[in-house]
Amino acid sequence: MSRTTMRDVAREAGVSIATVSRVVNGVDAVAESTRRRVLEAIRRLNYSPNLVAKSLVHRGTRNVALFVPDIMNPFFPAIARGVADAVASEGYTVVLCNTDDSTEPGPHFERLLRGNFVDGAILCGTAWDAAPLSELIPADLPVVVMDRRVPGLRADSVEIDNRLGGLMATRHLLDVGCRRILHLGGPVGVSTAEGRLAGYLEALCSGAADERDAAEADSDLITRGPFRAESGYSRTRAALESGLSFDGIFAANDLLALGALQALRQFGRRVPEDVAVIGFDDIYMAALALPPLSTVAQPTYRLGTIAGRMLMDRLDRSASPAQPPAHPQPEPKRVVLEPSLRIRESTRRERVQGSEEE
Amino acid sequence: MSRTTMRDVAREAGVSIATVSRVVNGVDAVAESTRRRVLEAIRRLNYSPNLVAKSLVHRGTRNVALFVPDIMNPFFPAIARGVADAVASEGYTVVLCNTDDSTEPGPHFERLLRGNFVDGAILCGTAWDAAPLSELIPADLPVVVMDRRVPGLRADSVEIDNRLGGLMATRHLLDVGCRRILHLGGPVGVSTAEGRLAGYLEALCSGAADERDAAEADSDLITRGPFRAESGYSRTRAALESGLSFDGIFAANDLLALGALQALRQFGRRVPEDVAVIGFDDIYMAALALPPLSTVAQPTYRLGTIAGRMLMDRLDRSASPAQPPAHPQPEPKRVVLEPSLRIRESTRRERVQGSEEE
DNA sequence: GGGTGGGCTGGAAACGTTTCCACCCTCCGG
DNA sequence: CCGGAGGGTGGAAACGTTTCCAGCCCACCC
Repeated sequence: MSRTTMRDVAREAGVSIATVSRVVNGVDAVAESTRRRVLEAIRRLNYSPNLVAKSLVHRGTRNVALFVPDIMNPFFPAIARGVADAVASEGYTVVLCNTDDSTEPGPHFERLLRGNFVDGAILCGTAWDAAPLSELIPADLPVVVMDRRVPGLRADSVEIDNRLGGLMATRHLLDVGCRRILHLGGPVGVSTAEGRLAGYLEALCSGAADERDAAEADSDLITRGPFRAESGYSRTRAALESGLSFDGIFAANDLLALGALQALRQFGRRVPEDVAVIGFDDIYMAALALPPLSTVAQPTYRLGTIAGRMLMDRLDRSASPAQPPAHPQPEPKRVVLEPSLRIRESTRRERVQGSEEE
Repeated sequence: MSRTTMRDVAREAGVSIATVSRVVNGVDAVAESTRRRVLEAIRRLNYSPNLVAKSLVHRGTRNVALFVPDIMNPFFPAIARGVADAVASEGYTVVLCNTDDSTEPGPHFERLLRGNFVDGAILCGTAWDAAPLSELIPADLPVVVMDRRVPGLRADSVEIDNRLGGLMATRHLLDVGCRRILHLGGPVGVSTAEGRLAGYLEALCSGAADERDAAEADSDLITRGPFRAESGYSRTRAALESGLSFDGIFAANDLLALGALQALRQFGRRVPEDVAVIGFDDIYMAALALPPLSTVAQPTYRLGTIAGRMLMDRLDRSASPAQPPAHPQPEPKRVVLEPSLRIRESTRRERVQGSEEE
């Protein structure tokens, strides 16, 4: 029933447990003849070491936790993969947890982080407050926050410049001649959504100042809601039904944009001729949509690998014997990546200046 | 540095370690006054139990491993989520591993399964042989195989009836009037791909027997390759360039079908008028494609929950004290789900002939 | 008033490793 | 011939829990 243990191997090979351990880990010197004997016994008994026991001694499982709102959301798999690849190179594996946009860290969180089951954690897109979080996270447990920010939490972070992304997207729409741009925004209070909206507003204001015909910043043109396709669909539909006029859509993520495309199609609006549409994220299916969706690309996979690497760095450091003089924990690092414009058919128009509209 | 342990709590509360353990786990009787004292000490010291140590004693971490080829492939996130939800209800968490279609279980596999780091495992879409697998998997470690089959491996399995799915898809194309159906098949030797092809062939043969004009089963119409969008694109393109004539495409998965749509569009073939297209899996973006893609739906999330539940059942059983008389391990279970047709625009045509059926 | 039994509690042995320490050789230099 | 160095090895104490077992105390019953 019980699996074979070091003690069994030791007995079989006629040596002590300590020696078996030395052979298995390749540390210290052990005579070649004994080594062979032990190896042979291991093979015969089909032994492999118990990592749980090992972890207990070493005070470190080689696991890291990754929290995402929902792995089914197409934005996260690439991140998960990036994290997994980055940490795998150091022998770590990923424990995945879906948080479902819960407002508080659940029992899973507590179990994993406080129970010493993981050596570190990556929080991606979680909507938790800094206060309960810093109380819950053990002091010696490195954490990396990505995507959304958690203001006040002392932890490394990786994100993209959402404001810049929003600016780029909106400028692009202005460049292709849009004058009334509907913004399908994300949830209120979420840092990514706020940043993108800020960029949108900034583009409109600075646009008004320069030589082109003033684009309108109309509060009717701004909607907020969850980052989901259905929400994009229903909000666009509502806009169309209400007779609101617009010739461009900047959606705060691709799912919203895809929903918008569906609504526009249903109402017979041509994209990009009648309405140009741009999304955010560059999820896989953006390129496959019809028309292929222009979008602000986030290097999701790379975001994941960077977060993974940051975590590995912390872990290396905390494992190292000599501590740097004063600060046991160096300052939190913050990495901000630049998004990039990926222009596809959904905004590909003749540059028309002051031509027919709607 | 070191986190607070039971010993600390015991000292603080002036009781023995054993008593603290009893309070924490709520077993045995402990006097209300001591209980309160211990609880108070726990709160003061901000203690939480070390799960690694607990696991060592109990011989069970509450973790299960999930192996998928690539979480970035849109087919798998829903499965992962299903598994996670199913096992979460029993307090288990999921350790995720990407196998990248490797031909052999890698070091991760060995580390996790043999190192007692997980109590069970789910193998999804892995292309490993039964022989090395059964050698590697500890006898007391329950495993569930899903999606692809691993012939010869003694383990529970969940899958859908791929042959039936292929049959349904092909029959549907025949029903809407297709006579020369291109099959974009999956890799040779993979059970899912083989099943779908078998269904395709079966539909064509039985179709030839009945009253409608004979549909042609032409070996030129059958291609095989990886389950990827690019492959669907290039194979369809090649078919179009070679002048092969066809009026329908049955793709062995949705990614292939999406690639095919792209190629058809590029060559100016209208879908569904010139070529009707049907895929397999019903991934999220199938509905968002243009035209929305008809497909054979697999209940992926449900597949995941079922696999998770099967694993939980095995774990409950192996944890239960009394063993049923003879067989310590009951026979492997096999669940086969039926796929269902999801008809969208990509095959919506006038019924050319007079056939009127469901 | 001496069992008897039950509620509470503590000691200590597990669980399967790693690693410190001590020991025994053998071999070498003086 | 002796001292010491150092390679090879084993014993045993950790790591932080659970749980068995034994013991204490007190109330209760004959």
